[in-house]
Amino acid sequence: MSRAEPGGRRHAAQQAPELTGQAEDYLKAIYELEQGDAAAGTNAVASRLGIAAASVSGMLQRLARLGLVHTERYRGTRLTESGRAVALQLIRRHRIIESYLVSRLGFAWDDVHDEAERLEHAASTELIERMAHDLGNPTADPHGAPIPTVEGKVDERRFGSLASLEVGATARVSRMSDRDATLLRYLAARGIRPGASVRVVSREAFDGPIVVTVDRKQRTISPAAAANVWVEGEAAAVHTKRSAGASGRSSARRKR
Amino acid sequence: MSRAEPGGRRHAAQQAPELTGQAEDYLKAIYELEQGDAAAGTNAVASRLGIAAASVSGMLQRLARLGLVHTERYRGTRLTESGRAVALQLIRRHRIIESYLVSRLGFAWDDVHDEAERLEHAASTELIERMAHDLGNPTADPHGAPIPTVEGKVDERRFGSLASLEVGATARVSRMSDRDATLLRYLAARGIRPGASVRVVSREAFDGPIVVTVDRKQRTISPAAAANVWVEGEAAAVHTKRSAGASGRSSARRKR
DNA sequence: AACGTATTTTAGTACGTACTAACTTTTCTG
DNA sequence: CAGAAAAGTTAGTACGTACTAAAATACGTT
Repeated sequence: MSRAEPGGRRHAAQQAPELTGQAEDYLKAIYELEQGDAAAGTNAVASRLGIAAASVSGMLQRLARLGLVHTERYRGTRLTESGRAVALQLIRRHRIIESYLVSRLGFAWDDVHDEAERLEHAASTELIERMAHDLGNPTADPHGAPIPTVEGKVDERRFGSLASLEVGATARVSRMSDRDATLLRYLAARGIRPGASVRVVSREAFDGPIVVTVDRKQRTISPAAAANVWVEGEAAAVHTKRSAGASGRSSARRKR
Repeated sequence: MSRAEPGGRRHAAQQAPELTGQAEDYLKAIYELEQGDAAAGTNAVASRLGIAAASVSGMLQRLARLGLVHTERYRGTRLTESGRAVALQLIRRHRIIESYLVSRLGFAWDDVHDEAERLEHAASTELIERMAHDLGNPTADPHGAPIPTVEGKVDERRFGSLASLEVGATARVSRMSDRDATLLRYLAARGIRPGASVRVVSREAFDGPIVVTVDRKQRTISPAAAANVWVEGEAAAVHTKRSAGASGRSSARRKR
């Protein structure tokens, strides 16, 4: 969108920095890429947003000027408190919109991500809160992702992925990535949805298919798909395998 | 919004010109300003959009290049067939969104215009059609404005304004401008809403207040407000008074 | 027809955002 | 530790969109 919005003069009001939609997207991407102590890398941000790394460098400087991120040259970027607040509100919007579209307008759960991605920048706080209220203030979206509160609190527990469960382990599906509709349909076809109970029956060598029991039915799942499913439960073993930033190969270059 | 969207290369596909939100706004403004044979003037477009006339000149050239408008230098602008189609779809979106917000999310009718103004650019066709379906495919929005169909048909009858009714005349309120919340509250407070039945009891000289009976109760209305209320009915006399373009002094310069 | 006013366009500038190409810094690996 | 690969930055450009100031055109009036 961006109306020109003459970058310079912004009323020094505490909050309300009048961000463009793009800027918000950067903040959200950084939020999702930062983990614990690791700052978000420029390339990771670029590939998540589907734009060139050089473009990201530029925007990060702007965001730094606005006090929304801290950047250490060549070293990575992390959100400041106020950047984090913006990101969390955007995520709140996104997840409430997804929930609303599924519950009230009959959208399929694999079909709401893109819609929410656009609406989250256009919806007013009033609209979001009305939707939330109408839904009974849900705490998780249709993919199991926790919804930040108005005050910016969110459940930040990290779960292990289904791909890293040991053979024999049992767990409950907590959430899954919502960024790829094909993946969601693949998972739905196998009964994998938030709340489902899974048990790993066997795994093939060389990253072969994983055989699991899902709510008592036996199913085969590719490790790539399983890597995007997070589970919690008794025996969620860890074997992390550093796949940071690689969840969902969404480096699909923007349309152009 | 505008992602850069490198203006040049657009797949020559029949439709789907991938317009920016701003461009859509121009088309809508031109649609609303054109009447019959009169082309929309640059200044009128500028003041409706709250931007400088010079900026409009530039954009109109771009829209002309895209085949969405015809411009005759120094003479005015009108939509081409495809520009008109875009405008009508945008208006459909706007009015369905307004209807939905009022009927399903409890918004006040004077509070939906700005929200719709933003959402109309972000909502997918699928979302709009789901909303429309959920509402039972309404044909008018909460302010009485007709909703264009998916095929781009719309009731284009022009009604006389309440301000131009003769003393003694009776009419039914058909619609009113939705662009000014204060106006809408003013009208609502006087019982003026689509479908209400009005009779002009008397009018003061020098553009003084108009006394009307609204659904049997007697009320006073300022001529400026009455000019933004359109009525149909037996004795809707004409006395047109050329107020074209002046409905709602919305030249409020954009926030900056 | 001539003048003044209103309308519209051009010229020049700014900013957000993106791109490619070339360069720099960091990190990995032999 | 040296060289290569990976990651990140700068430089230069483009485009959409807006602005102000100045010039051009149209129109209404005497």
